[in-house]
Amino acid sequence: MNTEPIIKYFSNILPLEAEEINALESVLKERTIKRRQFILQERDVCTQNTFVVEGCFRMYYLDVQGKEHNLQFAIENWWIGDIGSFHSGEPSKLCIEAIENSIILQIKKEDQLNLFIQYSKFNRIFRMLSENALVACQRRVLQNIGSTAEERYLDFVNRYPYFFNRISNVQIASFLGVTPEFLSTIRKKIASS
Amino acid sequence: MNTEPIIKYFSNILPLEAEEINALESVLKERTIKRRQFILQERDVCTQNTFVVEGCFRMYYLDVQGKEHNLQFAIENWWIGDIGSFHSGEPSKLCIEAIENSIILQIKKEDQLNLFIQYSKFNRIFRMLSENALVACQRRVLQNIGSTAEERYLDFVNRYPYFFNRISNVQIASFLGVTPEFLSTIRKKIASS
DNA sequence: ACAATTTCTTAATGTACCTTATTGGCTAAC
DNA sequence: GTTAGCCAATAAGGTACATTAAGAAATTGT
Repeated sequence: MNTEPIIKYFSNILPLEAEEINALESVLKERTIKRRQFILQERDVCTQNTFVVEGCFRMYYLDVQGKEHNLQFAIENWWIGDIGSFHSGEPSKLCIEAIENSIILQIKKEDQLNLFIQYSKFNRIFRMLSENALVACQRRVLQNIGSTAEERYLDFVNRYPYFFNRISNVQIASFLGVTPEFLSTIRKKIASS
Repeated sequence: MNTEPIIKYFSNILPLEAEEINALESVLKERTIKRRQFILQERDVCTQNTFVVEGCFRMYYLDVQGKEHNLQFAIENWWIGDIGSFHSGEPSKLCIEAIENSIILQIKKEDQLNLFIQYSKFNRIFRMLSENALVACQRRVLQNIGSTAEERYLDFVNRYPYFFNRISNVQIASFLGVTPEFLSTIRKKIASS
């Protein structure tokens, strides 16, 4: 099991003691996930927090009309999971699907809570992570209510160039909240200017 | 200084020891804020976290065209602040304005960090708070990319009936990401059905 | 109590974005 | 090598929402 990426990831936020590293490693489980495989299905409870070591995922909401709306992507060194279901224990309304063949590290809710209680550093780290995620989410809300699709696309390309090269336009369109057709006309307009 | 609401608020999440209550009270500052007064202006750094004891606020982004976009409202027992600026120490791009005459309790960044270090319970509480805020923010993103303005308005009214009665339609429209004129036609359509 | 603002509404016109349908290129399956 | 399926691109007609302007109603400050 290759835990180096996640230890490096945490250490960059707050340096870890050897004991904390051991405690962390003892609760991580490595899994190999193939393209198009799901690690969370609608109506299942999200009981694991997932760290992406290699590969790419998308988390989406399937609406009543059967349309998918991408809430989040995750590549190397990103976390992914339905936090709401994770904490409430209620069935998730989201799906998480691998876009590429991937390797992940997972930690169970119970183990994570124990980590928080025994080593408050993990509590601090995860507080900072969710605060950062909240800031990013708020920026996205402001973009959705205040910017055009073209502006959102340009910002997406600038902000996440590494996504841009790995994720199909269909998925990007779903993330931005437009149809693939309209994204296509946006791209054409940008290219010709 | 009336600290009862905030102590009750925390105790509902996790019971507090007398020592923790004392530590908390020692860093809180009460302020009276009049309607239309700002507790955060664009380009200022957000150095305080604000708990609303009484009254109502809105936090909004002022775009380059001079349009305001409401990111959040806050009434009794809500927190409000620009978390991004609070943590990065960089100037905020947001404004926080009182919609009603209000009473607030504020805590400085430094004091809050000390609380987190000395009493990990506060760290746990604030982690939970920001996780909950993140879940709500994600739901809002999904609504923005997947629902019509009418659906968003109906959900808003159901989810926040206490906002609905206190906040003008101009402000609600800005929160939903539509013009007041269009919100008016939505309301008319709903009323006549 | 009055004037000044702000708020809500209506309506005409314009634009951003959706829907549906068609095409061709690419990849994977047999 | 053919067949299917996925993805990108394009076009036409339709809908959701914005803009502008104007007037009525409600709140607010003094």
